[in-house]
Amino acid sequence: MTDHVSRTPAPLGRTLRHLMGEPVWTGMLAEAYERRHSIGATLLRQGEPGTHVLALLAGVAKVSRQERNGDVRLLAFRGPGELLGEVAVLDDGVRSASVQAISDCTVAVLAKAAFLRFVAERDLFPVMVRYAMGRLRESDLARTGGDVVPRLAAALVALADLSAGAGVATAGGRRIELALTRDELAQHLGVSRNTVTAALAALAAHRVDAGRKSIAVGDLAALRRAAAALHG
Amino acid sequence: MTDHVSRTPAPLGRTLRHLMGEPVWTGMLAEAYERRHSIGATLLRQGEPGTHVLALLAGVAKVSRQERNGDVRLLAFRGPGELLGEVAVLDDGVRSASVQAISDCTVAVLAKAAFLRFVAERDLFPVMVRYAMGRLRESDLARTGGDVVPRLAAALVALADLSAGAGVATAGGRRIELALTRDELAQHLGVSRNTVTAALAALAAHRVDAGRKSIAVGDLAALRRAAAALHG
DNA sequence: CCTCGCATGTGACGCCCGTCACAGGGTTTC
DNA sequence: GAAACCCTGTGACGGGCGTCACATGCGAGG
Repeated sequence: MTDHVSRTPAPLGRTLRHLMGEPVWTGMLAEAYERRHSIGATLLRQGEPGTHVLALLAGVAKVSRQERNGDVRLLAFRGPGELLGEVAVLDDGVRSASVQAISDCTVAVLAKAAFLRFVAERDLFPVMVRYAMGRLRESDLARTGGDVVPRLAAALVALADLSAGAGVATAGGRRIELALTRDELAQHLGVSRNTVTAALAALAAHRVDAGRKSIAVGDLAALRRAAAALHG
Repeated sequence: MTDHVSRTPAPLGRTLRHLMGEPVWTGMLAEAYERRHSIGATLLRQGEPGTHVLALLAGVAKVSRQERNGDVRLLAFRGPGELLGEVAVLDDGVRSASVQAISDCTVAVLAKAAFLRFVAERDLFPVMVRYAMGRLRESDLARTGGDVVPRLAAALVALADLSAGAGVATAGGRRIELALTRDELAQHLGVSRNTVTAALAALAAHRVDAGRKSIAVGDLAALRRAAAALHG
């Protein structure tokens, strides 16, 4: 997969209401330029310095991290309206994880200086703190360790939510095009590829059909119910 | 264990240099009052509103969370110089976890309003953001899932570091008094009590000796080496 | 069109670990 | 001081899941 990128230096013609729940960001995006990445492209690379922030305008991306072991862990998925790479920018560190597009993505690129200036000028640090605290809360919640099937179901629900509006409608559900192998789902759940295969087979009863480069969810409500076994 | 508490309304006669790495906090603590909790006491209770922040001056505490399932997960340990309960205060939510003293603790209590006023007056939001980003980084790192023995070793190293200076010296190491059952260690690692017993037996070869209410680490360097198997 | 590579399905085997069970010893409570 | 409770160690048993292995089939590139 080549990192095909097309640039659109003109200001964005789009509001971004739900970015961190603050309409304020729309103004900031006027200072950014838009960039498109095709599926599979690398948006942020682990180990590089935090020179800029990305606002994900459209598409879904995966956040993964390579350990010194060599093995890879898939930490999270991100969808439209979310900020990417803000950690390294806000604490002057290097990127602790890589971000790759698992569907075609549109991002707004904000240089570190511009981002920090904007945050300072508009007194957005309290907003950033609230945002960070929310992330901490969900990060604690993410550390579950139960059966594989409900965890996989929860992951698929999350992906479906992030992809809301995208994909093509099917009988009673939607099919989403996502570049996610069984291996990557396995890395996300902390299990083996084999187990994911089995779990997906089990979820077929809940009208989940995972193809090679796409996932179809026939009955999202049923899937949510299957995932609900997680936190009781 | 009764929540025996003795109050010391007088200002603290102690600096707190390492709290979040900022000497600035010393001033804030002048507005706080000091409180002592005996081992086992509950400092913060899950579900209550975030009315105040605690600065942990001395001692070690455990952060645990009860799921709707009923089962308990031990999320983290905190030591001297760390802030407790800042999440609920900064995002106006309820406490998402409980905090209990696993050794005798001294904390400084800061009312929410005073804390927020202080943060605003001294422009500490950037500091809080950096702090939150650091927490996010380590939170991602915490999600390992390898063998039990190195994970237990890492947990014990963390506890030893938090207890630095406390405990009584033994031959080549230190013995720390900590109210931690095998069950709780198991909840922390996401395994069963049985497995913890086996792992502790395995670590006895590395001069770890866990008693009923204390843990002795004979050779911290060796333990660090055992824990190093985690991230390669 | 053919070939190579990669992702996937499927099975066998084995081990780690969860669960259940019981015994012993320390701690608390009356 | 005695009893009840909790924490702990230890063993047996079973199952879920990792690992290894191989067959298949889609896709990419020549």
